[in-house]
Amino acid sequence: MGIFSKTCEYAIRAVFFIAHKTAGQSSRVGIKEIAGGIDSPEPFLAKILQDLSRKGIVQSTKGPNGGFYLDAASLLRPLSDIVEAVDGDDIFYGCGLGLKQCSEINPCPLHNEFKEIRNRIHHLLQDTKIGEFNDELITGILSLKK
Amino acid sequence: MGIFSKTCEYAIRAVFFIAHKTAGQSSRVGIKEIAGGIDSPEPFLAKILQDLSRKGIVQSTKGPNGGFYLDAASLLRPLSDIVEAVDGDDIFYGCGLGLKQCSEINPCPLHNEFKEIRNRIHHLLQDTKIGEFNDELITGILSLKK
DNA sequence: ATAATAAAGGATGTTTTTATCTTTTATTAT
DNA sequence: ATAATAAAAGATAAAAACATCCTTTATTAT
Ligand code: FES
Ligand code: FES
Repeated sequence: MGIFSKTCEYAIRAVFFIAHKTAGQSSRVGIKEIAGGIDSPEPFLAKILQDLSRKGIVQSTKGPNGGFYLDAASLLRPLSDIVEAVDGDDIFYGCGLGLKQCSEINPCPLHNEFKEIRNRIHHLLQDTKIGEFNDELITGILSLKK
Repeated sequence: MGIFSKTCEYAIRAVFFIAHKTAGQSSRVGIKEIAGGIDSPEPFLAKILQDLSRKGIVQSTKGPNGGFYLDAASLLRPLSDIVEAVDGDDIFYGCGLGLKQCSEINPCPLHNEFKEIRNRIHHLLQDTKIGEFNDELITGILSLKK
């Protein structure tokens, strides 16, 4: 297990993939191509995107030439929106040692250091936009698979 | 889910608890008291400590006046030893987006930022010793429960 | 209108994590 | 030696995460 659940890892990679494949042109990309592009189990990813679609984080249309895409507004959203939608906000606010409440007045031993790490993760995800890496993904400098 | 698995959260809290309860005197503390002291399910924690005991991270003796304790060497070990024993080293070396290999030459979009966060977590856990918070835990400034 | 396409929805299955319970073994005190 | 204690070991169970499959609905091209 890493920082995120597997579901969330797939979700982030999939959204990055959709972003760079459909930005600009009004094109769509299908579940098969996405799953192939990010090395994820296709039916499981379908469920994840179905959920993100319901929540308005990605857009989709059915039928021929249908598929997933991102509108201009979606491309500007921060990654934290995806993480919060999938894993919740525990990673941003929860106690690192699992106490029910992270508290300043009765903290766990790692509180001070953890708070900073947590905040750094939070800021990273808030400052990173979904469409931010499109160029590097198109040129292949960055990778979403293997 | 936070940064660590629930098992690992219990493990760290339990080891801190044993440390501050038994440091100095050659006393032992039983599973019941530990579970109560860190708000964890007793039989589950028993399994976790059994595992840590096999791995030499905590010490134990059976029978009357028996229980768990930490020898001088164990008190000086870094928290990273516990995390590695329970959750493995994915959190120290794994890709934040779940790629099979974190790589400098074909990195995921978040690699550069992630690497720093990961390293910070690693250093925190390497620099923090198991016995380091005993005083603050005894005085109650720091908390391991609720 | 009809057939083809692709996501949505719903039901189900598997694996891993989290948790409990019972029996055995080691240690101590009597 | 014997009884009492407390962890170790092993078997089992519940819940959550991860994953698949089948049917339905919306869209498009013919
Ligand atoms: S109390 Fe544990 S991180 Fe704040
Ligand atoms: S490749 Fe993803 S963190 Fe290094």
